[in-house]
Amino acid sequence: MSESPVGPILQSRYDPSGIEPALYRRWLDRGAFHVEASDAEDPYVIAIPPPNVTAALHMGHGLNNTIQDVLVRFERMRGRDAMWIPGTDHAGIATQNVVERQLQKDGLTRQDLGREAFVERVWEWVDTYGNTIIEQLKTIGCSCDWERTRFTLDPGLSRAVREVFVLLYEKGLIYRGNYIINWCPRCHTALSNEEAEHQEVEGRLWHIRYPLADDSDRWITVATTRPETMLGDTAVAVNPADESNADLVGREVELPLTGRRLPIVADEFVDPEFGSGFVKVTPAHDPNDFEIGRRHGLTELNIMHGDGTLNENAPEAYRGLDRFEARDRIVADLENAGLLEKVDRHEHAVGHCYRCGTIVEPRLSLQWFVQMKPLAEPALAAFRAGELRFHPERFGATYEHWMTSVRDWCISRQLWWGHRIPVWYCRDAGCGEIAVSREDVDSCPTCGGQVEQDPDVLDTWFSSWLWPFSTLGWPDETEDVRTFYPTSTLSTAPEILFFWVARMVMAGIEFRGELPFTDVLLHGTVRDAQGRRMSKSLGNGIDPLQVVEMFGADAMRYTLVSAAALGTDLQLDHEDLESSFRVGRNFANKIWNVARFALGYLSADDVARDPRTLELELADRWILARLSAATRTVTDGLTKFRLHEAAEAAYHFVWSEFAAGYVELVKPRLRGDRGEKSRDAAAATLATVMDGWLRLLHPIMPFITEELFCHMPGRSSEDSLLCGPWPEFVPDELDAEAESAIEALRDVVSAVLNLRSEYSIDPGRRIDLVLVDPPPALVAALDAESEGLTMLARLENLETVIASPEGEPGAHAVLQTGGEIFLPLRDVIDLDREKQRLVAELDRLSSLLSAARGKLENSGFLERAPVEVVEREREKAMSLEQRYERLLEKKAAFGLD
RNA sequence: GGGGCGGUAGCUCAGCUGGCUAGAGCGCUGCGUUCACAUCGCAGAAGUCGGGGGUUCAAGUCCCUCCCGCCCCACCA
Repeated sequence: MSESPVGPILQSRYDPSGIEPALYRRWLDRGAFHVEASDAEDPYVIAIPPPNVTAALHMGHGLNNTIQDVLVRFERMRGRDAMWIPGTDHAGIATQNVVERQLQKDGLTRQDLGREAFVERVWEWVDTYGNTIIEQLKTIGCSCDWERTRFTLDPGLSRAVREVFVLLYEKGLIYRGNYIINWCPRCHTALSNEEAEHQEVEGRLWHIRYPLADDSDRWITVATTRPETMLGDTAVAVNPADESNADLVGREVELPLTGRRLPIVADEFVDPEFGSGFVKVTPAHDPNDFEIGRRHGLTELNIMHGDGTLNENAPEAYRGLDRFEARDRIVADLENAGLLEKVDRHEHAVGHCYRCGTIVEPRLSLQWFVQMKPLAEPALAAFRAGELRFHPERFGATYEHWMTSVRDWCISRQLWWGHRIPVWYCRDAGCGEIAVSREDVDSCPTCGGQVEQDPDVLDTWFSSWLWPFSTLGWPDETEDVRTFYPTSTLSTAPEILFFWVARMVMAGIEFRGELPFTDVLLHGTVRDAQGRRMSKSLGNGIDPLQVVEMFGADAMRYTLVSAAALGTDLQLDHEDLESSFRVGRNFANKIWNVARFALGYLSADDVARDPRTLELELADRWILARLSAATRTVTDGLTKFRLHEAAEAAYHFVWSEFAAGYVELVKPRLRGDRGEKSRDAAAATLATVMDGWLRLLHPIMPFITEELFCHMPGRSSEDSLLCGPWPEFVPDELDAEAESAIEALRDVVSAVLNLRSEYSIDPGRRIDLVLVDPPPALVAALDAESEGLTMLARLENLETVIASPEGEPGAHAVLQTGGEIFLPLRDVIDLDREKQRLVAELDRLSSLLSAARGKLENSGFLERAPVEVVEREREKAMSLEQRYERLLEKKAAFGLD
């Protein structure tokens, strides 16, 4: 595509809609985001948290990816080889669910299609819709290295998954066994502990009588929150220290509704103080009971099908009933039999499937597990050694807690969409070989007989935890892996700290011997105006694409970054996008217009010249110094992941100091009112400072800054600030003299405008100003900028005197930066009004003054506070005192006592 | 049950290691449009920094305690 010449920028309203897509295309055409390993000397790498392939961009993505883009662009401008690797996650359950729902519309199930056809169908879906979110990321400006886009089910990543499975198996860290796992009866699969979300639920505690087998007049009472599981009871337990019930141990009860006999066993687990002191033991449906069962060699009786209906192990009357129907039926039957002693209300936390919200069923099941302790130990050690840093820091504690109490990870899923478990079983029961292999296995390696692959797939996170290196070609020792691993920063939402972040650390250390990243940035949650999480079901989400369309990507990015202070949530109003994103939109418009103004006065020479080689005036020195200060603040903020501070500093500099301050001051000079030399200095300064803040803002607002950068005379669309350089902070460029002079000048302007407003002086009217006893900084400013003052304060005459004119009616103000101003306005000054003003101001000063004096009279303060602090306090007191005295004189002089 | 976070202007929030007269944006009030921008400008009002106690020369900031929200983790049935 041909580079279009840069056109004029005429419109006073910034319209990003044409600019942003064109620029993005230009960047892509230049391959500006691609980094070759061979060229990367100082890589800065971010691996994107791969969004689910089913996902459409929401504000959470908008925020997270803006943050990453800001960091990547910043480091790219700083001269590093910044590489941001993008991609998507196959999201086992979520994606399978989407396609199953689609089938459902045609009245079909995945079983109707069969495994192979179903998986093919999912691939079709992925091929059609899977790129959606990738394209959306481009719209918001993400500078990912798209040539490296990966998918967790790509052949390469699949190979990594297999490699890891085999390695862990060979190391004895992967095992298969029958344990209680969290089962989702809707998704028909096992879940990990992390995938079961616990929510407080108001439930019931049913107290049920189990009669003694040999004495039906006696019974013991057990309490349960899940009465239907009684059908799977195989014992009743009591605490061995519970003396009142000691005689019962070894005897039997008859399980109601079934007639089965259950032994009474003694087990430490039972808390004699809770409930009745007896626990029904259901080893196949409760983790504690499972443990008790193993200790006592109890039968493990699974009473449910995968869909949560009761199976053949339940009495006939209940078979086929859903677990909750069965619960109601059983409770009713117990009541009829007179065995229901009482029902209490009971608050408890119940696990829900993180994908579909169904109540999870703890269920005995044959699954594959990863033993986590050996992986967690080095991951914990690395954190404790300070090699892994969280921002905000507090998440370190959360990480530490999880790592120390981590349980084994159930990795098999009874799904069809995902990485197939690389395990083959020999069909010959006599042989019993289990082959775990990197390559597909066709026949039994031991007996040569037929084999069958494990039907299950792996937890999605079993591929995600390898993301920082599987995306780079591992297990091959590629140049990419060597160059780009470890990555630098990981930015993500706190929700997936355990799912993903913690596991990536473990995998990184285990398989690459090195942490996958050094800094983890956990951003806040995007909420609506009422503070609720944004969610599909509440319909309170905001579509980032709509925001981009309405206000532009830059406006959205600026708004998000400035609203997201480190570690805090941010609120946006989905019903009023205009008010939510106004800040960013207005800022973009301000940038556009101040640039439009500047460009109207600049020539290519101005842009090319270094202002420091010219005869600079005070205002020029001032704004250059302020740019340096802003450079320091912005750089600091970005370096410390305090993005909102960087955003705010840049905003303030551009708006208040550059546009409202400098530009207003130099307008006459730019028009040539003070001669060629002065104009040149102003123009060169204007260009340099503008160039500087365009750079400072580029990571946050890449489009508008690039556009304006290319519009600067002497530049074209061939130019770009993508690769910097980033402005460097040079302490010598600060200029205390110029800064205090201009500050004094701005103080005068404010004070005059204040009085004008107080006395409702017609804005068009030019008035006289008398400056009384101006301090040196102000004198310096007046030498250079008296015209500026005259213009900004809208003055007729400006007079400087040593002593205040006596007896003349007018308005007074004492300046904070020293000196006083006097407006001789006999026609509008009302003596009473003036008196009120003076008295109010005197009051204010007097209380400040006595506070300062109080400190200085305090010997403890003088002795213990650092010298600078005391000195500062002294200066403050002196200045307050002077101002106070001056005001008092005014009051006296006017007979205003 | 364990751990964490938050309570600062009407609203949303900054205020990092204690130290200038506690800030910003929005909103509000008043005034203002030839001359980059009304998606603008100027000026202004508005805060017992959740309550109480303590440490300190000095506390929004550190400690204790209480109150009010929120979040995470947890196998007491």
